[in-house]
Amino acid sequence: MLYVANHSIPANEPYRSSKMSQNASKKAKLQSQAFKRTRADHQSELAEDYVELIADLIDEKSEARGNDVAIRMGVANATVVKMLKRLMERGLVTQEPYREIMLTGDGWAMAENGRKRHTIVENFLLALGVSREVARIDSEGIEHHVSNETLKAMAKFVTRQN
Amino acid sequence: MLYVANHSIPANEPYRSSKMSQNASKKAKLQSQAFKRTRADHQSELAEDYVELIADLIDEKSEARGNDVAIRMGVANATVVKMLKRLMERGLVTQEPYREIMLTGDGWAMAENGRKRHTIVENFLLALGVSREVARIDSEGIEHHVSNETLKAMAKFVTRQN
DNA sequence: ACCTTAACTTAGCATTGGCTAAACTCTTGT
DNA sequence: ACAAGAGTTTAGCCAATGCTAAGTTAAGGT
Repeated sequence: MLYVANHSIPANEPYRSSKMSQNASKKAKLQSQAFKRTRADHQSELAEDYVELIADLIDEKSEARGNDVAIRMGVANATVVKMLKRLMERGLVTQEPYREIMLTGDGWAMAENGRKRHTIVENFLLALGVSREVARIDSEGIEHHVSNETLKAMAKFVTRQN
Repeated sequence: MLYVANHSIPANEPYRSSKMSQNASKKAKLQSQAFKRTRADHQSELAEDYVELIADLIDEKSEARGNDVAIRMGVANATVVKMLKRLMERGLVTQEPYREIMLTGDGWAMAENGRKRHTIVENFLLALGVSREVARIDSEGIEHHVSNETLKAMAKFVTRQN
């Protein structure tokens, strides 16, 4: 359910108050666009983190249990249950009550994508000279806000470094 | 009101189930730490964006009105009002009903800090070869998830480039 | 086989950050 | 001077993401 503010300035109309220069209006439009992107990112971000983590657990331990997810996410068990319901609605995971969590095809695709991005960002930070510890933490936060173009630039940089 | 999950693994106790290797436990701890950081970042993030924007408006137009904030944030007027209340509680802004928005000392400090970070990240992306358009958008999202260490590395990179 | 315990679920609550609609205030133009 | 319109606020709604407490299920050790 995406809320869309009715403040977006129509592309065709001037929508310019007597006080507002055209430049200012343009600036407002561009900026609101960036903020909207950030808000939208936040919506998918958490889902991606959960899905990626579940994939990791399956690979590591051959199955993902809610409890492990809770511990790794640093979150209560009940929170995981609730989140899993939302992920099921989105068709990313499946789970029978009291059973292990499995990923759908879409889930695996999302996890793969996330892993790729994550790896690139983390390696990039390392190549930039950031410490292992900080690269790990920062990449987690940055990962979701990096466009494909920036990601490509980061990958290129890492390659050049070697 | 900060929720703290009761899952955090105490630093001193082993807290290791029979199945869980020490390595796995360590990994879980490190990872949950990163996710917690990201969640914590999100709490301050929006406040910072609003405060920074208000500072920009004051500098540009000599005063910041709620309506301008709404347009630039891409958000409804009512949302701004609600947010301003929270910012007032946090001692970042002041406002009399129906009057312009002003920043407190703390507010200005936060805005200044945000601007610095923002500038560094955006210039860094440009130096990395990312297009103007994308640098503008991505820096908005990345800005809040960059530690001081990474920020320093970015600044250094920009300098080296010139 | 069963009993304990760890894992899981349900229920109910809080906070944040959005929204619309309707009411109110301020400013500006005639 | 005041009416209209722009800007602001209030009220009430919703969804997401967290929590605790209490109940339920499943699994492992004796």
